[in-house]
Amino acid sequence: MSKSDYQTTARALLRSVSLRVTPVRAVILGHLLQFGRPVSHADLWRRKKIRAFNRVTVYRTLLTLQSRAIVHAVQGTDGVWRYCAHALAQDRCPGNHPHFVCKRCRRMSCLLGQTMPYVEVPEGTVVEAKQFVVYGICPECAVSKRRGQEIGARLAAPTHSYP
Amino acid sequence: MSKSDYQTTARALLRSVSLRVTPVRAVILGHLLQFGRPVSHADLWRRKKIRAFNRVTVYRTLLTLQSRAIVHAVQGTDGVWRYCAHALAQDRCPGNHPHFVCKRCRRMSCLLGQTMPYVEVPEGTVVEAKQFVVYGICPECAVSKRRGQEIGARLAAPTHSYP
DNA sequence: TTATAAATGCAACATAATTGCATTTATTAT
DNA sequence: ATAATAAATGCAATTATGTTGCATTTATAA
Repeated sequence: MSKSDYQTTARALLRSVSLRVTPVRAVILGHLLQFGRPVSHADLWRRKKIRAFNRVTVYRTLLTLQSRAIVHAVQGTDGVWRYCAHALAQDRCPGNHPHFVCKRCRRMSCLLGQTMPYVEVPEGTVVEAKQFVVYGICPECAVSKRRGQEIGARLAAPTHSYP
Repeated sequence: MSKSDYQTTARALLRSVSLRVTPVRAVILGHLLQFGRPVSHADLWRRKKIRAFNRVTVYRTLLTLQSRAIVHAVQGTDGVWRYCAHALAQDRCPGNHPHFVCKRCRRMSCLLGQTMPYVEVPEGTVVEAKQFVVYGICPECAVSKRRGQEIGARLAAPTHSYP
């Protein structure tokens, strides 16, 4: 899929949720679609096309896209929000699955094909959302020798984890 | 249990992991034990006894306590770390369970009696930790009329969640 | 009791994200 | 078409959370 294809899809997607098709929105949504995985504001900001806009506008645009359920947000174990684009959410948000964050490359990926686990909550509790983040080393980084600043050194719970 | 009892327990706990029993450590650990649930740096900072120390020292002390596995850290859906004290972790960290965050009172509680769900990861992935946070309204806030700034309004994933 | 190591404080910095307000741009009504 | 209205964007400043480097203090051990 070419860059202009992503733009076309982005524009169609914006129209489908009756959002004005403005340059910022088309560009940001296009990039999100191209990434195809949850990416942070910082990831987006690295792109020249996106840095052309105001930083605040980028944040606000991401909020707008979320409000129309064509983008969902998940946090990594570094506390940073990542955004993922998808077609209009139906009954259940497509982001309704566990996510994995690599402590080396900081990339987040979706753990597809599995739903959010059921969880027992005390009587009277209203559950609105669940966030399940798995933290570790992705297959690529596990075999690579490259090393840098790792994230989430502070993440102590649970120690001695397992898949 | 009285305040001084928590102090006593805190001191004993510090000694048990061969950490020097300093004022900051005893006070912070004592407060964590008293809270009995995961609390943020901000929660601790509200206490006069703790504000007597340096902010950085508080952060560093929390790291020290984590390093000896007598405190574990979990993030809420607001990206803020919360710390919970417990006896020395054995094989598996006592924080190895899902947590709940109330969007009204911002309190985090442990969802005890259930372990971290198993999750499928791609071949070659190294899993080091898992973080499962449930977001919603706690039983107390659900019946109360009081309303304030809610957290996690940005949390869009997954929409239409369920326990 | 000095040498050494650990712990604390202070100032400055980093990053992520938000707020208020002015300005621009697009849509709607006339 | 044009004015009135609403939405979108930009800019500056601010907040919140957390970290780093370095000097100073305090505790432990030789």
